[in-house]
Amino acid sequence: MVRVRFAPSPTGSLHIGGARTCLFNWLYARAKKGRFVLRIEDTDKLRSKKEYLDEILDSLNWLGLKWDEIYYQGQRFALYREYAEKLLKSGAAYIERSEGNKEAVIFKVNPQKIKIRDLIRGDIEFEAESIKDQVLIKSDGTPTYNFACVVDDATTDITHVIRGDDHISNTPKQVLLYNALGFALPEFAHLPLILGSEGGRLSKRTGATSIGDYRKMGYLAQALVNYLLLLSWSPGSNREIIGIDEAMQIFDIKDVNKTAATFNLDKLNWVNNQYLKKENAQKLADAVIPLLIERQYIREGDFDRNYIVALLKLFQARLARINDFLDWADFFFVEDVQIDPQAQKKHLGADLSREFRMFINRLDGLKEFELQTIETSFREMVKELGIEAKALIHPIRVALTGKTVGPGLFEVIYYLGRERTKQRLMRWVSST
RNA sequence: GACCCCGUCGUCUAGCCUGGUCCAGGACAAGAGCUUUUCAAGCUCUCGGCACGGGUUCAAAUCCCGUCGGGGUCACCA
Repeated sequence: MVRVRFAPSPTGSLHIGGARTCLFNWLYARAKKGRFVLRIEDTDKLRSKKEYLDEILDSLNWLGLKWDEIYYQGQRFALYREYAEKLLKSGAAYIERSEGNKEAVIFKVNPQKIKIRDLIRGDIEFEAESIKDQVLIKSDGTPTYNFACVVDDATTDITHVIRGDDHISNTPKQVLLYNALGFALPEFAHLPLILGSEGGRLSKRTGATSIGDYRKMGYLAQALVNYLLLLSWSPGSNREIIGIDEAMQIFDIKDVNKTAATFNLDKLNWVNNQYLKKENAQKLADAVIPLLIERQYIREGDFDRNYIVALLKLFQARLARINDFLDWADFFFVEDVQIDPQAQKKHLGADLSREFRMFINRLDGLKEFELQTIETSFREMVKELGIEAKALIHPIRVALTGKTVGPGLFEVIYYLGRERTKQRLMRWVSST
């Protein structure tokens, strides 16, 4: 049975690169009907933090990457000790004393050729001469990464080690340990790295944001997963939008490419929009309501949920992120609407008092304040005035929303309501 | 620097293994247009690439070699 693992260290939050590595492991386990193991590499007691652990677990759950088993290296020190003793006994390792009478266990590296087989890259050869003797157990008693990694992978029966490219040079060191310990080698697969916008590792500057931050910015988990799927893997047949359930059916580690991919926010935004427009507005409301409260656009326990759902439907198709709704739909929640100066100059420069007043009168005269009656009334009016509809539509939109972009004008008027529409138009009507 | 990996439009990719169907297909971005109402949605179109040089071959994005370019690793961090 296939057994794979993802091994984050709780010294920071989960980032794009880690999430992708985890996703591919998870996918491979599901595709092969195997098991997905999570291993927490918390041997560095100083840098490991409970908050990070919680955040990583939380992000993984949010992405839908559930693990079948979980191990903590911090609880397995006795095991590493045991295997270190074994190597000491067989003469493969030796003890080095440092000042303070502290002891470290060091693995002797003998010159030889080390060939590793990689499922993605084929065979890679290394010369052991370029590898120094390896510390197994540090003088503080904790195991080193490479040693703990090998002991854990072997003793938890990991069949496929799928990890980032940056571990390629660790692999020969680990192979040496597998051999010395008498463990069978797993299959290796090294995923290409995800690069930042300016080349090189993803960093804060170049777009490395934690998964939790993407969540806060209003990205959907399925969209983020879908985007990650598109980096270094492709479902084929020119498809861009694919869900994790479907990917699970056709994913194979052999199909992953070798080339590093650059993270591109524009495309993530596009993918997110694809999901957003199909998402149930009720669910979007669940996400957006707390944000509206936080921004004091609505008060907790005192708002009309159906109204918010209706507004969401108006904007849904245009949103790149859920949070864009807050800025784009602000005029529905705020009375003192900020008018974009450019928009004002362009559409409200001329005096439209007469037209606005006429429209206000017409709105007052409507027995039924409905989408259809509003539009009909407006169209009749411009016809009577002998002007183009857009000559008035744009100024009215700016007066009502402060923006030149937004949903259709009649929807805006309908959901703003008769009174608020009149008030906002009145501001542009001169008293003389 | 040493060792290792990689190199198809600006970006993500299909094609490469099993050479001809590829004067290289799709997506994002950009530009243009359409949408009796905007665009940040939708539709249509345009721009743009096999890193370079040598082979092998009737034929190369696909195979081989070299160059150049990018990235990774060289810790008692993981």
